[in-house]
Amino acid sequence: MDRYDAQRIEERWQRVWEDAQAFHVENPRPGAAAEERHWYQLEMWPYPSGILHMGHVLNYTMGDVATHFRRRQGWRVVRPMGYDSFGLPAENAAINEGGHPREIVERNIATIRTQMKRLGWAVDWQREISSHDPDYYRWTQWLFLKFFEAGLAYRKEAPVNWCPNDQTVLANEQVVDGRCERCGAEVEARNLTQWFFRITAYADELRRYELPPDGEWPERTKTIQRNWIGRSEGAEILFRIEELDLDVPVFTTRPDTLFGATFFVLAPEHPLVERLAERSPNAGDLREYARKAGAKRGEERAAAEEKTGVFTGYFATNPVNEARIPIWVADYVLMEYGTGAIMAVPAHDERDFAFAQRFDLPVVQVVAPREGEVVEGAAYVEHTGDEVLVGSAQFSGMSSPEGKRAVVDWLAGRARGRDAVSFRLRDWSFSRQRYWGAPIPVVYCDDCGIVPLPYDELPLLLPEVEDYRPRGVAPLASNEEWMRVACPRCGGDARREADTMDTFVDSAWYFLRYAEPHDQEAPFDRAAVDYWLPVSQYIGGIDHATGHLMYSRFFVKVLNDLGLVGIREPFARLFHQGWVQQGGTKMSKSKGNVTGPDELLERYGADALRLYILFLGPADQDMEWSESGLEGMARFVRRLWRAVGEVAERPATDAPATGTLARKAHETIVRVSDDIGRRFQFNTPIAAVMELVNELSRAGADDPAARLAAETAVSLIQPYAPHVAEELWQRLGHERLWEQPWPQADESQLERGTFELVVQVNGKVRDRFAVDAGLSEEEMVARAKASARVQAHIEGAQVRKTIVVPRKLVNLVVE
RNA sequence: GCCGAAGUGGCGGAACUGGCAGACGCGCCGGACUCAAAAUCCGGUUCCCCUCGGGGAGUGUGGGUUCGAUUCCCACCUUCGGCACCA
Repeated sequence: MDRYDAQRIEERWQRVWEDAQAFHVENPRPGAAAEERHWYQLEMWPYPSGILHMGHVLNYTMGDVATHFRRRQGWRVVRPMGYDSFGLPAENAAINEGGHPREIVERNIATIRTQMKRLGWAVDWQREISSHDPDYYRWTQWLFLKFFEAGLAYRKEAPVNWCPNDQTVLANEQVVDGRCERCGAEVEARNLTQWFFRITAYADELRRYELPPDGEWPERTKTIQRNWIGRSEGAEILFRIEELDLDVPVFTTRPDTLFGATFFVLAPEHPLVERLAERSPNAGDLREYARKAGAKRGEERAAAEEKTGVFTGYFATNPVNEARIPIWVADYVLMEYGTGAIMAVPAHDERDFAFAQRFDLPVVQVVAPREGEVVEGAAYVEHTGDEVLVGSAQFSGMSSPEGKRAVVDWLAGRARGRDAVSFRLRDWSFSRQRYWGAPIPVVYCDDCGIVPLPYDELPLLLPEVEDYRPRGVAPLASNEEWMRVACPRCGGDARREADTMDTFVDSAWYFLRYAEPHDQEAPFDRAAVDYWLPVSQYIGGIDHATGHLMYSRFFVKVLNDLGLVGIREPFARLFHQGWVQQGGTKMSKSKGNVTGPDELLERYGADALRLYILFLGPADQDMEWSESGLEGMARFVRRLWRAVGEVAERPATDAPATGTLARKAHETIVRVSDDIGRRFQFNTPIAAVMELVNELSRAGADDPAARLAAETAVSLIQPYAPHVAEELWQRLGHERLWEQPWPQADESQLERGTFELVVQVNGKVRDRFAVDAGLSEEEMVARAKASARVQAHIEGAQVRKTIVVPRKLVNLVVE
């Protein structure tokens, strides 16, 4: 038997698959009956800001196992691949390396493609796409225009997150602990005019999951998304400012405490503040306070030790009791949430209470515990839910929930209030003052305002610029020739939008493009999308829970409402792989702690590496990368090679494959199929096949079931180690294992003639021995009591109770 | 503070529905082969006690349910993740 040579074998089969286009799958022809079961396997596409590391190896190998497994179970499986090549990650990499982003990403893509092929991943290479390709971003722009027409993309001035290092605006989702997700710089607040997607219009829907019947999302991901969206039910109530003849709405979740409102607070950014300042004796202080507060980010404000604020000199009238309460401006009220104005009820809100204490404002309790009484003096009363209203005129005596309802109804009858829901989610800011992204296809015309480009002018190509590095203004603005344009509507002078789109716009729809990736007529082919989507199994990091995964869901819901797709959710089943860590932190290029696969591929081969990364632990848990076990996995591959090779060198016989080795083979089929298929567990199947190979080695190649065991082991390990499996399969006299049906266990072979009877005394195992499988419960007890070891523990005692688990154990309970 | 996940040998982990804790692998120890080494193969490897038959303890801690708990319930500790001046 020749020596196992991973390099030679892997190179050979990769060429075979390439020549056969083994993993290419055609879309069904229009009108063809779609009887076949089909499956869309997808892992999140990589950023080509660098090349592959062990985290990628884990992710895509997992997808690969799932792909082979489904394919061989008779499913029509599409498994595409592409590159998230536009945007900040790629551009920053280019800046670091000092080249043009296009050159850098295209070089990285070429390397990644080579690495992916070297790892033997079963990808349909005819569906390869890149988001920086005009063939792709043309359609990103097309989708923007659709959103714009629908009023779902708009421009507004708003306080936004500014990264001083990357010199660009960031979405809320890209700010982590007050820092830029990409570079770690502390984010500042700036008031800028930016483009937004109206994702808040879908806030309620995004909290619901309209998954297909076989769909399944991890609960923790849904929880993260629901937390991010946030949702509070309450009421909007109008307070009147007589002096200005103006009604100001507030949002509250506690309309039952309306009688306890003792003051009123506006956020510093509230438009009304300037109007009040105009006629206020306190104008100087007011403007100064509002200006300072507006420059602080929410977190800075929250970190403040003591509440701050300024009295405006005005009063608002409480609609329920005509009380006139002072209007303050304070930065603990946020403009972005609710209406940017609140009624302050210090007795029943901790923050209002702290403010009232600080500025010596009255505290009036209007809700009391059912059994308790009204607390005398100024105090904050914790909300328990089981309370009654007090001092609230006709509402007194009602329970808290009844009070809420009754107060809102009363206000609604006088057009002073209504039910309202508030979300934490903000609209998605997606314009970036950066070069490397899809240009936003609009122009600004003095006469016509914002004018979208006509569809037939797409793609609006990203122009070349002298210097693409970020400097606070969009680099595209420096290309004057490109910026100057005739208005598509009136033909007059106009200027282009110089900002580009965020990377996450590109990735919010790429899974649709894969269905018909080279369509020149449309972003995606409706029939192909209807066939393949939603993605059957999506695999990627949980770090995208509030970003990419939410944006993609939003896009699909909008496209559905526009009649462009039939689905309401993009991803039916979602799985998060754990992080491959090095030195205790997630392996990533930006952290500089990466180990790449190239050297390991050379030393151990793709099969050993693929097996090892999945054997390291449960795929959904974080794992510390360590090379120490890889040699052991290479050992296993050689053991497989030898054990199966010895069988292959013998002529096949007609002798029936029976006995313990045959049963082990069938048991292994059951275990592996169940682990991958039902449990989506990838480490234990490897252990199961190891056991089978160990048993085959022990039994020897002349065991009557040796050939069955060898073929089964090779067939079951194929999704993990496709090259060596294919080679051995051929040596066993067969062909094209990648197309062979997944093995089926023979039920009759699983039957055991005996089983191991476990005997416990008082729940402790005292003996175990093989007995006939057909034993009745009485016989099992008799055999148990007959055991000398058991006797030693029940002698002289009385058996008070006997528990029998058929075909498993007997437990004797004694005094 | 609120919400969620996880704690098992020296290490990664297994034990799916309450029924043999530690599968499989790494590492380590011993042996075979060898002039020697590598490779390979065989045996051992949770801890403590032991007269070598075996006995006791043991899945973060403390309780509970049960004939029986890594698994279910309660409280707590630790670690990680999400949210947090969101009215």
